[in-house]
Amino acid sequence: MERRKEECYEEENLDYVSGPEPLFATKRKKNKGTNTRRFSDEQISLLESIFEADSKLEPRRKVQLARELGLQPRQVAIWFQNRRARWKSKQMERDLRSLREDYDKLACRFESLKEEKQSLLMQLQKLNDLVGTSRDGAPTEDSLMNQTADGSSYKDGNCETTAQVRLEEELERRGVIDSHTSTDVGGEYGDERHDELLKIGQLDASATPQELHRLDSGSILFDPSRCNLHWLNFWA
DNA sequence: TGGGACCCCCTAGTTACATCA
DNA sequence: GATGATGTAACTAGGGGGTCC
Repeated sequence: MERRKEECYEEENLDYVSGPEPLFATKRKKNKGTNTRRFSDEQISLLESIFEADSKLEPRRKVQLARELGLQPRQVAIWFQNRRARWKSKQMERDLRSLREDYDKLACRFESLKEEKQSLLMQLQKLNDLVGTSRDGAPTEDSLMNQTADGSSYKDGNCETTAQVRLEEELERRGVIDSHTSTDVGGEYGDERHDELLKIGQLDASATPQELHRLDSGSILFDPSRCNLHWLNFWA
């Protein structure tokens, strides 16, 4: 390690800060008895205004500023070093506060999504119960699927579309589904609905935000326009 | 052209002192 | 007046980049 001028001064127990125009005491022991003097308001004010414009000093500017302030260039350099350290410390506090706020918002959002998920699961359970109880007396989905409009039964399920409509009508009559959202009869999303429902079944209340986001980001589960009868068919 | 010496500057952490509640 | 907390000028250690020989 190279020896700096300051170290040479320190070995002689001299205050290297003291130059041709010493501001403070000229000679002193290292640290012990340091003549620590706060800079004046005018000095601080000028230093602050320059720091605001640029947190680092050109060597020439440093000498010029030191002359203006009646300080040693090293004092100006040290002030800027300390000022940068203070700024960084404050900045870290600000960043920490900002991150904490973001975290709180996310945690809040997570809780609300968790509640929404629970609510949806309860709705699903109700739908399942309704479909299940319809087997006791009321026409079941199977029976609806196997009946024609005039009451005769389908032997081989060839009239699937008609049966589908009738099932929708039956569920609509019970207030289970909204007819405006049950237009997708083609089975386009059948497989993915099934997958999504399987996912729902696998997730519990301890699901992580990432897991919820994975489901949500597909825009399938919570998209009302795609909430159709096939969605129910796979659950039943 | 590589390398050592020197200088200057930086950051991060520490020390000593002044100030204030 | 004593004392602990806080702010800050000055310091140390370690490292990087530039220049000179």
